[in-house]
Amino acid sequence: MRPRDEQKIDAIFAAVIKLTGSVGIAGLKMTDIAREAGVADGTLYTYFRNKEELLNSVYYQLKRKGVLAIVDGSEHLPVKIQLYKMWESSLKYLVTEPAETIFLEHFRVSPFISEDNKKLSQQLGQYLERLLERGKEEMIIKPLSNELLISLLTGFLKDYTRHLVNHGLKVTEARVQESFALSWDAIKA
Amino acid sequence: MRPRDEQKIDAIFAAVIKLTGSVGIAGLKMTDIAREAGVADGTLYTYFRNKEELLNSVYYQLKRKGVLAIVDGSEHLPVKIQLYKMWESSLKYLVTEPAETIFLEHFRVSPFISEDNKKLSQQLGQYLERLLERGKEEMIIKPLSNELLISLLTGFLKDYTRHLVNHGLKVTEARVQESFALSWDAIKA
DNA sequence: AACTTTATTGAATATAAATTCATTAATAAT
DNA sequence: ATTATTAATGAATTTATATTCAATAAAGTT
Repeated sequence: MRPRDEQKIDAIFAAVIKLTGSVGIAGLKMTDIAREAGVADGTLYTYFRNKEELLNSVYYQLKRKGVLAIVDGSEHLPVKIQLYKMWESSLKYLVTEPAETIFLEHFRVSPFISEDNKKLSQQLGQYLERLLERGKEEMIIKPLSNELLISLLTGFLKDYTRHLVNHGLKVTEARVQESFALSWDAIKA
Repeated sequence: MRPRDEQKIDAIFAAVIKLTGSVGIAGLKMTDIAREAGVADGTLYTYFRNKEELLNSVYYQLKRKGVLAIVDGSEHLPVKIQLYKMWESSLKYLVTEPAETIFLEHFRVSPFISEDNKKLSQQLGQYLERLLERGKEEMIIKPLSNELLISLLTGFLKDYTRHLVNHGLKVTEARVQESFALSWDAIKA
C-alpha cells in the first residue's frame, strides 16, 4: 500500500495561512489552497473531510504552536526578566508569521469555527497569568486584574507587530527594548 | 415617481454590521443581509451595484463615523485631558458597537476591499498624532515615534474593549480611569 | 516481478450563493 | 382620477465554489 505523504499536510496548512494573509478567511477557496500547496483539489479530501475540518485543524495547530513559541523553560528568573523574554519571543514570532495572526483573528469570528475550538480560544494563557500574579505578590506589578494587564500587553503587542510588518521593519534589540519599556511602565507598580 | 426609502440603506448597513459580528465577513450572504434588513434580495441591488460595493460603502461610512465619534472640539484643553476624553469616548463607542470593530478589522483583509478604501485605512488619525506631538513638545510624553505610542493606545483599547464586551461589562467611570491610567503611565515622560 | 492497497489527480457534478428580471406596488406629477 | 416613473419583490437564472469519483500512479507486500 502507498503511505500518506505527511509533508503534504504541512504544505496545505502553510497554504491556508499564506492565503489568509492576503485575502482573509472570506477569500479562501479550496482550489486556491490546493494550487498553493502544490496538490490536486481532490487530495485535500484525503486528509480532511471538508473545508470546515481543514480550517479547524489549522486553527488548532496554530494555537498549540503559538503557546510553545512563547512559553520557554525560564520559570526561575525574575518576573521582569521573564516578561521581557516573553515579549521578545512573541514579537519575533508574530513578526515572522504575520499571516498566522490574521488567520487566528479572523477564524475566531467565522462560520467555520467548531465549538471545541471556540472553547480552546479561552483556555490558554495561564502561564502569563501566573507570572503576573507572582509580580503582584512581589509588589512590582500594579494590583489590577489580569484581564486589564493582559489586554494592554497583548493589544499593544498585536498592533505594534502589525506596524512593524506593514512597514517592513525588523525586530531589532532596540525595538524590543523600546517597546517593552513602554509596556513595563504601564504595568509596573 | 416613487422615491427611494433612505432608511433602507441604514437598515442594510446595520444588517451587514450585525451579521458580521456573528459570522465575520466570511459568513456574509446577500440573502441573510436582506432578511436581516427586512427587504427583498433584489432591493439590495437598487442601492448597491453588487456585494463588493455594498461592503465598501459600509466600510467607508464606518471609518468616517468612527473618527467623528472620537474627535470632539476640545483642542484648547491640556494634552492629558484631551487624551482622557478621547480614551473615554473611544471606549464607550467601541463597547457600544463591537460588531463595527469586527467589520473594520476583517474587511481590511478580505477580497472585497477596494483600492480607495485601502488607502483610507492609512490616512485618518492625524488628530491623535498632532496631540501626541504637542505632548512631546511639552515634555510630558516620551519622545518616541508616534507609531509606537499609537500602537500601545489603540492596541490596548481594542483588546480591553473585547474583554469588556465578551464579559458583558459596562464602561464605568472607574474602568475608564483605571485603563487610562495604565496607558498614561506607559506613554508619559 | 506480480499483486494489493491506498494516494493522487482533475474533470465532472453537486451545492451554494450572487445576481437578474418580469411582475407588482408606491409615490409623484398632470 | 389617471398616468408615468421608479422602488420593491422573490422566484428563476447565473455564477462561483465545494466536493466527488473513475482513472491512474506510487508504494509496499508476497
